[in-house]
Amino acid sequence: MKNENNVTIHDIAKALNISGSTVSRALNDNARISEKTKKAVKDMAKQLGYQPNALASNLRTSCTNTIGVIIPRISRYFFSSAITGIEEFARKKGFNVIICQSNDLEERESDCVQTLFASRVDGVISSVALKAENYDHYKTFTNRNIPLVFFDRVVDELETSKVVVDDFKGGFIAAEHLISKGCKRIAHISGPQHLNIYINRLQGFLKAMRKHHIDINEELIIESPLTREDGLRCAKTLLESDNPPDAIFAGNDTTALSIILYAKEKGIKIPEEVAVVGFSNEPFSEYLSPSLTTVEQSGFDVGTKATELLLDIIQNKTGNRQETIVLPVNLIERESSNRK
Amino acid sequence: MKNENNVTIHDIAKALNISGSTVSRALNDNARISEKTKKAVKDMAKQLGYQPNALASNLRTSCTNTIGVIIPRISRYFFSSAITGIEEFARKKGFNVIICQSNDLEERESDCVQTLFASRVDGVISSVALKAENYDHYKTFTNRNIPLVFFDRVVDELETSKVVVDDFKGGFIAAEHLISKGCKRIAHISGPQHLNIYINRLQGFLKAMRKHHIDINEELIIESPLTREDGLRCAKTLLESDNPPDAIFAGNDTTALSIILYAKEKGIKIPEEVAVVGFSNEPFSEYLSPSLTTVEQSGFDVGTKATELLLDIIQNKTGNRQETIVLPVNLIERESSNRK
DNA sequence: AATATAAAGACAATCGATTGCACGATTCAT
DNA sequence: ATGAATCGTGCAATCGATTGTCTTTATATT
Repeated sequence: MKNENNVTIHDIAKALNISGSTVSRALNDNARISEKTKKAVKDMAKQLGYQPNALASNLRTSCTNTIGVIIPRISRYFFSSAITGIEEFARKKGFNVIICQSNDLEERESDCVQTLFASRVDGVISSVALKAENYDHYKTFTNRNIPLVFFDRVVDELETSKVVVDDFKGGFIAAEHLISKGCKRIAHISGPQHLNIYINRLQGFLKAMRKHHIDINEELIIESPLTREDGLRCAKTLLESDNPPDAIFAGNDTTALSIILYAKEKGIKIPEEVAVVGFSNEPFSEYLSPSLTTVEQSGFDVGTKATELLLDIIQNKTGNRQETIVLPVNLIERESSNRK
Repeated sequence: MKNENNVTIHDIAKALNISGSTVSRALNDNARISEKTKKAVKDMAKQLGYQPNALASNLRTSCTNTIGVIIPRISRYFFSSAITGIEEFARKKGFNVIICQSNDLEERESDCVQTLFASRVDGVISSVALKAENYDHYKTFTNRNIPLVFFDRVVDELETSKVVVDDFKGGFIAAEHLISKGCKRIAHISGPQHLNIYINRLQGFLKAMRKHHIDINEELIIESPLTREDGLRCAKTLLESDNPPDAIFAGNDTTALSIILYAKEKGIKIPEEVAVVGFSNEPFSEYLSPSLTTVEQSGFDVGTKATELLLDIIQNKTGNRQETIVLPVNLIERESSNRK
């Protein structure tokens, strides 16, 4: 029963008394081979239980039909859904996916690049590490013309194609929503300003404020790494000040979570005393109490789109396109901002 | 600047005026090569920017240094942490990881097997799909002597090594905890009974009940696919009966979540009227209100252990070991069961 | 000094599929 | 009917690293 896996094209060739090259061409539907021969070859392949040896093919063609993915951490819902999108699309097109996690560390990200390069992936999809400030390691790919597509966390410095959600609009609708609820002193906890997504969320926020002629108080706009811990620090800073805000738009749901937990602990009422809006629609946001109003972004769609773009570049050799695709976001209204 | 990637061992050989085989052996630290030559080769390799071509090596050795992983869905926290453990360990040992999702569907699982087989992975780690009832597709691996390790969702039918958490003990301590809180009518929502984990959780539960001489009421033990939707059905069945339970031990956190949401909606007080315990310690369980008492299982540890086992089998050719490793669980007490 | 032995490295085949080029056979045009 | 064009297929090199076997050189033994 076992060890049947040594069937090669030459076994098929021998069985049919033709040459290996003809078998290879027949299996690849090469136009130079007659239909009759093709059929004979394919039938025999099936009969012998032939399984093509991807390794040999890869070596010869130097294509691995594999794409690499670099993400900060797989356990964040947004990223795991992106992976799902990437995987599904790639697999449908006959590509494998190798995933590496940077853990938001520059050094690890650099390792990921090396690993993927050594695996000779045909292309790479990446979302940069929060703590990376230098992106030279990505040159390993660009120097060798290995297509690269970034998603979500992108940086202008890297001149490649990108897929992002409409963070500007997300910031805008979040702020406008709070304004419509009658909030006047609206704070924003923004993320690292070397990443476009946080710049854009902030700019969208500011635009809404200006549109509605709300004073922009610099003290109410703070920058944070947006971790669970730092969220507590921000919550404390904002909520214990002499003149606390009546609304907070957090740069992500994790930070919004920290605020809600802190407010609960201190007996500050949400949304009555302070309304809260997050960003991402992480699964937990629905189950919090109060449940969290947030800006939904589909990781699945972003992943799918990024893969579509990447495979197009790989297959059509479109070269370095530098296209930027922006996907829609929408506001999910829940209890944390629901005041009359 | 580009196209420097065509440095092969033969270029190194030529530069040093030695043969390719010597270069190959030197780079692999073969004992037949003198230290002096080794050093010269390695220095020259660095100088020329040599990057080994894994494809060629793979073809010759028919080892890909890649392991495959089949999981139901990456977006569930338990599985994404398992992946993190797998990845981390594998990478440290120089292995790549290819991930496939079965979406809990038998057909998809079968596809995953084919994909991984075609990728010629050196070994596979899997957690079976909930809706799979036939496991013949796994024979693709066992027939070809490709090592296979299962984790978490394992089935007796498959005779391979396995890594699981102590589900029996988990069921036991969950039940005993509820008993210690004075609960008398304790219900259990169990999962599909063809999977060991659910059988074991149930058996642990029963053992605790017997130990403390609590009547086991068959009506209070129900089987469920443990989805969000079916959780609502179970909640309704149990909580709207004439004689509702005063505690529910849910087979997973998702189902516990459904119960909490249902109870909230109906104004049933948790834990006063009904105490709830879940299983897994999904991240959201901490943020629910009331926060959820649950049995913690470390996906990371399970993944790490499974990988350790698999790589050991791959590297030491230990053959089909059929070892089963059981990792500890522990109870995390929170509000949902906290009654006096 | 002559032979035995070990050490260091070279040669060439190999893994399995792909592909440029060559070749024979058939068809077509004139 | 003859040369040209077309079609179908085979030959052999190739991708780059690995490895069994052979050869050369150095060292040891008596």
